[in-house]
Amino acid sequence: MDTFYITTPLYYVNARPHLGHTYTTVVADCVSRYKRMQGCDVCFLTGTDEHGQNIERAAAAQGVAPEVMADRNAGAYRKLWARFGVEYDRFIRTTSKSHYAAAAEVFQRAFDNGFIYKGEYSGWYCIPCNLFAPEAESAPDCDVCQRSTERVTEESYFFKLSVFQARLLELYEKHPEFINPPSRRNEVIRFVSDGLKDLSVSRTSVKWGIPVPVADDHVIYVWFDALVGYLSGIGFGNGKEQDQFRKYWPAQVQLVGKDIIRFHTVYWPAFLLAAGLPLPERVHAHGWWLKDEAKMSKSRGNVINPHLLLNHFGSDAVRYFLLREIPFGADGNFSYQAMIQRTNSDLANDLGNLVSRTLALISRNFDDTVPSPSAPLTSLEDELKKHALSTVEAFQDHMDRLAFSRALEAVWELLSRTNKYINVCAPWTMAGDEAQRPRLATILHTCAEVVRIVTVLLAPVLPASCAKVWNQLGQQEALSHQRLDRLQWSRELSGNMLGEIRAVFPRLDKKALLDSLFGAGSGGQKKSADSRDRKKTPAVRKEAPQAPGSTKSSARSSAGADTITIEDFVKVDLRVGQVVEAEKVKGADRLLRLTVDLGRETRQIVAGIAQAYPVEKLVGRKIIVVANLQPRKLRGLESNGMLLAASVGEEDRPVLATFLEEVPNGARLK
RNA sequence: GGCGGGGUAGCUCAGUGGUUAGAGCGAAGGUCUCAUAAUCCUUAGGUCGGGGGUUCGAGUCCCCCCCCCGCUACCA
Repeated sequence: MDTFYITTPLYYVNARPHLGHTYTTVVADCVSRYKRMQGCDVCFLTGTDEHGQNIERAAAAQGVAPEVMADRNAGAYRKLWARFGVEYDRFIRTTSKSHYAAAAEVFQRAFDNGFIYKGEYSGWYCIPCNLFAPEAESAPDCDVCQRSTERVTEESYFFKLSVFQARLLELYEKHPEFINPPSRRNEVIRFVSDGLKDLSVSRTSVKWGIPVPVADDHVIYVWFDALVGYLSGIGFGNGKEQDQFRKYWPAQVQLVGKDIIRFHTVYWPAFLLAAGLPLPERVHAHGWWLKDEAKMSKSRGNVINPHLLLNHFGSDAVRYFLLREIPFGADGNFSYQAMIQRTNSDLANDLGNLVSRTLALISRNFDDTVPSPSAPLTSLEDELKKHALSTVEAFQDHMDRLAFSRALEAVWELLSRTNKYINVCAPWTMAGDEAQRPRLATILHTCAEVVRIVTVLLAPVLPASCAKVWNQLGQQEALSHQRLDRLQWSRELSGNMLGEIRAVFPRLDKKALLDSLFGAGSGGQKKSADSRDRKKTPAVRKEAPQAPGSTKSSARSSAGADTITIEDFVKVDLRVGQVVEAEKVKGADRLLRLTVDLGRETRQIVAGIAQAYPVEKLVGRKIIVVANLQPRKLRGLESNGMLLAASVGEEDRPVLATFLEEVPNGARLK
């Protein structure tokens, strides 16, 4: 029997689960149910990543031990997965004893193989991301999250990532399927091609972690620790379960969000190679769910609470929406409107209603017993049957490629044809006519058979609802034991006594639901409706720090003309500054590091004007500075603002803006 | 700035150079009445981002430009 090992990331327990976690986990659950129904021996692992300075600090801030916080949030994940009907086989916590042993062993193996050495590290470290930033003279912002970094100096063990460049590139080349979707693959290839630096894989400044086996005053780098969870979760490093590990590793699919693709396609395979372990077959990065076209975040206040969704829609409708709404891999926009729309039109109207009308007709005409097809099949039945079988094929083709939305589209095409079939045949006109009874039996059996096939296909996506339909069809054997890969047109329903018929996919009252979600009379749905203007309005830039909704009005006000309002303009804080110091930035042709006196404060600004202005011509000079620009680092140096210059000629030579009269430093321009 | 991916009906998207550019959803009208005010049928007048070019013929190939997204960078 084929084995199939699929993983979600181990979620970091510094926060409660959100829609993004839910998405990955639901996808993994759907795939594992699907593979089980193909007869595979499936292992589905999820879990929590519980170490690191970030947890240490968050726990301290709440006045609790890290263990307490980890327990609390790990519990929150498990509860949510239970509510979503997620059936994982393993839930690994990186604080578990067996994981400690595994992490230490992988580290030891890499060490023994000469891929880990002792050195000293001094650098700028982003605690939330657990990442070092490139070297710089003053604290740069984190590449990943833009938050500020802190100086950390410590003895450290380094992983020789640099020696894996060629092997990784060869891996991507020989196994194009290793990184999905292909656009991510290209990004990773470029990143690796640009060269890899050795990676610090231990910390002495952190206590909350797994001791390094060769030096117990060090703790293993939290990403190294967490990634090993994919191995420890199935028994690696645990004598009793070695056979489980050998059975399931390497994984067939590792699902990740696009933000952690690098850890999983660069560091992770390198760690495995260093430890002499096989590599996973496929890492698949998916996109983010956006709300109102913006990334969900607490600060924006546009986070979707999965529990709220469950309360209003139920687990299957949410599962369906997540899998159907967007192609797997792309970002998607979440809106309650779309959620309601999908639920009503797809689940209630197309699927639920087909089930209802089929069962009701059988119940009424054949006394709750599924009839046998007693009249010869016509071309109508032949076509429908043929289409049903090709749908079974198409569904699996798409599912195997993780193209969930396509797989579901194929099923809905079949549902649509079946609804047409009933209308054309109009079985209700035959009721009570003995002569037409065999024909009626055939029609209703055909409909029921399509319902049976569809129910089996959709079981991985809509497990709870399909189980209900299955019972209503009078089926005895468990739905989850059905084999998708052996799904045939059959007569197995004939003679079945129907179960109690109840609507499985109820229609939602859109207005009432939106009112209860947003409060009566609110414009809750207006927000989601602005996706309509997506192409016409300037997109919300991620650095635009406005609340959702306000972007709309400002965008509108400028629509139709290349003008901005005075309100837009006053957002820009222009100040008179005076250059106090200027020096060339090492290793950069065009950059100068300037110290600028802005009256109340002195700032460091990095500007690309070295080729136009020698240092000595700048000191003492008055310039105009954009004072409230987001800080950013250039060549490792933080630049706090931007100076204004005209861009002249083909080569865009900068010419500084200045004043002809005396102006005090710090004066505002308006 | 570099590299990559995109810009097609109100929305989400399909569209191997070739007849009047398609689907689903939404909207409008109609039909049926078995069914969850569901089904089914009809209706979309879209400069296929803009401009050149190749071709008998281009959404589909080439060039230029604009805009969006991602990665990346020595960004006025």
